[in-house]
Amino acid sequence: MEAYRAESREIMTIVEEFAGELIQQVSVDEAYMDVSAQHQAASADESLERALPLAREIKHAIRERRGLTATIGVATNKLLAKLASDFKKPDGLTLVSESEKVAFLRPLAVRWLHGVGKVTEENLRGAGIETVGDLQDYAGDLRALVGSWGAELKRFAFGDDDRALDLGDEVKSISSENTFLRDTDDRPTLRACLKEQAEDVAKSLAKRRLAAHTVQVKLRYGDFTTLTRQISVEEPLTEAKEIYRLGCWLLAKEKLVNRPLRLLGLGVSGLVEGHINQLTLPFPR
DNA sequence: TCTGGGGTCCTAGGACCC
DNA sequence: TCTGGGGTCCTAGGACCC
Repeated sequence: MEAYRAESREIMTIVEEFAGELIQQVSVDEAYMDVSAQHQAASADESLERALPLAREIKHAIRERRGLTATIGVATNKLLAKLASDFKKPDGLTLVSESEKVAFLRPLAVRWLHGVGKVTEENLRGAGIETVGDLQDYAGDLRALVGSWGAELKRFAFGDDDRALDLGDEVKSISSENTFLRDTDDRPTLRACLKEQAEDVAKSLAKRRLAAHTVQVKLRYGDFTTLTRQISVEEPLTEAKEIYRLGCWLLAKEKLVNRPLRLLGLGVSGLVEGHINQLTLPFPR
């Protein structure tokens, strides 16, 4: 995994060289870049056309310097750019123009849209909606099918997406989990596991100079039943020791380890800027 | 498909307060 | 002592993404 991350950094450096600062890295192998400022033209479609040479240069540079292929989608927003890049996968370069976006989307299955997973796909199918075109034509209220997300989903269906680039790398939670080779309720094993996870989490917090108000444990039993328990504390935590202790407490409180576990996880959220272990005032004499 | 790991966001229910 | 109604916070679970 570390090798992947290292390669990822190399490639992102190349991308930055060409695209500038406005880059949102989504995962090890995916990023959005906003190059609209460098390619302004009279119409949106013209601007997109102007960005094509840059996309080719980036692909070329990655191949030359890293020996890898890259797939790029060019469009006016994140939703369409992602769809465009998914459209032709190894070594692709696809442009979805503003004038053709609605027609481009029509034949696609709803599952292609960002945010539509298995459950939402089924819900939509129940209302006779299978393709993005069906979604465009649907006259009913989507909120009945997908809740508060209805309005945004409708906009997605027409290729409209105003989600901004998320440039900050602020995280909301940090966690670590392990699936056991064999389900276990052996206390020493579980304690050792939790302890290691607490150290991972604390290390990750320290790296980002963060502290956490909330500790959460996650358990999965042999039948895949999964549950979580969390506790919030007033004084933000940074130490592995404290995170471990609260994790143990959460497990013990309801005697959750009443049968063998398949998975055990430990995480923190409610993150705030970490304070560097300050001394408590007044100083003792 | 008998299911890995690390995340984000949304929803619903309950506790608590006024 | 029981009762309303509304707001906020916390917790737990689930859908989804990469």
